[in-house]
Amino acid sequence: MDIQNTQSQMRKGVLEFCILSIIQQGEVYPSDIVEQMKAANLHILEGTLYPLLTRLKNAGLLNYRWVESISGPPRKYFVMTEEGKAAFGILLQTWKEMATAVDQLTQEKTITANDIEQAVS
Amino acid sequence: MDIQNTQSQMRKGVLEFCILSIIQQGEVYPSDIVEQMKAANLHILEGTLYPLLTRLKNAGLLNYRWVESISGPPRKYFVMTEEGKAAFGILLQTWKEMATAVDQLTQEKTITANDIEQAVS
DNA sequence: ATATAATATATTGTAAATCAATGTATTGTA
DNA sequence: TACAATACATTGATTTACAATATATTATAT
Repeated sequence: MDIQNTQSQMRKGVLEFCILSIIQQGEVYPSDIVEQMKAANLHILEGTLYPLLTRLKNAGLLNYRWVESISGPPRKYFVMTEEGKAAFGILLQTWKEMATAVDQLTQEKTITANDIEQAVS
Repeated sequence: MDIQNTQSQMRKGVLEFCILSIIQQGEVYPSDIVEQMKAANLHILEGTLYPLLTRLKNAGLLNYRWVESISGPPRKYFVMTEEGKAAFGILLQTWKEMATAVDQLTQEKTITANDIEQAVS
C-alpha cells in the first residue's frame, strides 16, 4: 500500500460522477470522455470506461446513437436520459455535501470522545 | 447499479484520507474514528476500518499504543508517524486539486433549467 | 457467584469495480 | 493488397468495502 494507491482511490470515487457530468454537457463518444478526463487530471482507461458506460446505459441513465466517422469506424455518441439528468442532480448535491464534509474534517479540530473523557476525569 | 452505489463509491474514495486526517488531529481509537466519520456523514463499518488501519500501520504511516479503559477492554490508540504526516500533506494537496478539477468539470457548461428556458424562447 | 450486556479488537467470505492486456472490427493510406 | 489508425469490447487478476461473525474484557443485574 502506497500513497499513490490512496490518490487513485480518491479519483476512482468520482469517476462515474465526472463522466455523467461530461455527458450532460453534450453528446460525446468514449474517446472524447477519455480526453476530457485526462485534461482534468482524472485519467480513465478504456477497459474501465466501456463497462462503466454499459452499466450506466443498463441502469437507464444513458442512451447512445451510432454516428458515422470520417476517419474510422462509427462512434457511439452518448446522451443523458431524463432519469440520468435527475440522477446527476442528486450526485451533484452529494458531491457538494461530501466536499464540504471533507474540508471540515481536514480543517477543524474536532472534539473527540477521548477529550470529553479526559476532561471529565 | 443504482445511484446509491455511485454515492458510496464517492465516499469510499476519501475514506483513507479522512481517517488519516482524524488521526492527525489527535490520538484516537477505532470507535472514535467511527463516531467522527458518522458525524461527517461518511459512515464506515468496523469490518472496513480494522483492515484499513492495519494497512496504514504496515505501510509505516501509523503507530498505536494500548491504553486501559475504565469501562471495557483496552483500546488501541493510533498516532501518525512522521512518514504519515508527510503522506497526509501530499494527500491534502491531492484532495484540493481533485476537488477543484471536479468543481470545474461540473460547473463549466452544466445545462440548467435557465439554459433550457432561454433556448426555447 | 453467575449470567448477561456492553465495549472493543479482529477475521472470513462475498461481491463489485478498476486495471492491464488483449481481441475484434472498420476505414484510410501507402 | 497490406498496414496503420481509430474505435468498441472482453478477460483475468487484484484490490477492497461490506456483512456477518468470532474472540476477549469489563460492568451490571439477578
